Amino acid sequence: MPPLKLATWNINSLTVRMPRLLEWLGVVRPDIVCLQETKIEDPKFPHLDFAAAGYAAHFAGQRTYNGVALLVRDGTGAVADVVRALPDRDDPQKRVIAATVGDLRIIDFYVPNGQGVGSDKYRYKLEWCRAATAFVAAELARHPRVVLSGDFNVAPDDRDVHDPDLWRGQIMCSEPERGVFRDWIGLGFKDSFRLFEQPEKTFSWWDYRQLAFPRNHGLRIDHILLSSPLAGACTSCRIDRNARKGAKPSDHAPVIAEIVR
DNA sequence: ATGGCTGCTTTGAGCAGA
Repeated sequence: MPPLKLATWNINSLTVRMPRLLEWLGVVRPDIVCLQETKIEDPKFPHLDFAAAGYAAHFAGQRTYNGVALLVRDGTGAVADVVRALPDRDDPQKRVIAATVGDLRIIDFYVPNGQGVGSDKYRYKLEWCRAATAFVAAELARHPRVVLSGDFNVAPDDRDVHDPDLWRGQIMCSEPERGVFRDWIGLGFKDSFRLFEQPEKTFSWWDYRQLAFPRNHGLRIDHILLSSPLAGACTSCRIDRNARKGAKPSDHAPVIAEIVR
C-alpha cells in the first residue's frame, strides 16, 4: 500500500488556476488536497471537472475573496461530517472547511492575512485565530487522527523567512501571530515539514513583484500539522517549488506530506 | 523615495493579497 499523500495549496483563483491544478493532480496524484483562495461561488465550482479527474470536491466559496475546498481522490475513504465554518460565528468570509475522510479528520484553514500589524484586519486575524484555536481543540478531543493544514499566513520561525531582520515584527512574523502557531502546536500537533531535514531557505510563498521567486525572497506560511498518531506515521514532507514556476503560477507553492496507511 | 505583480470588479481605477 503506497503512503497517503496530503497536500495544501493556496491557488489564488480556481478559475485562473484550473488548468495548472488539473495537470498537477495528474502528475503528483495526491489523495487529499486542501485548497485556499478559490475565489468562486459554490454554484460555479467546477466539481464535474474534478470528478472527471478522479476527485470528489467539497467546498465553501464566495465571490472575489477567500474560499476553500477539499479534493478527495476516488477510493481514498468515505467523506463525512463536513463543516464549513467556525462554530458560533456570524462571519461571511469562507475560510474553513473540515471533513472526516476515512479515519482522518481534515481541517483546511485560510487564515486571514492581517494586512499590517495594528490594523483592523490584523485584529480580525488574531480574533479569528482565537476562535480557530477553540475549534481545533474541540476537533482534537473527538478525533485522534487530525490533519490541520492550509495557508496560515504565519511564518513560525526566522528559518521560515528569507530576510528575518527585514520582516521582524511585521505581518506574518509578529510575535502574536507566531504565538497562535505555537498554541496550535501546543494542542498536540507536529509541523510535518520540521519532522525532516530540509534544505535551508525553503519557502511556500513568494511575492509576484520584485522578481521575488527567482531571488527566492519567500516565506514559509503554508503548513501541514499532524496530530501525534499521524506525525508518527509521517514519512516525508516537502514543498513543491516546481509548481511556482512557468506561466500563470499561483504565488504559493503546494506543501505535500506522506503518511503510512 | 516609491513601487515594482496578479486577480478581481456591474471595465477600469482601486482594493486586496502577503
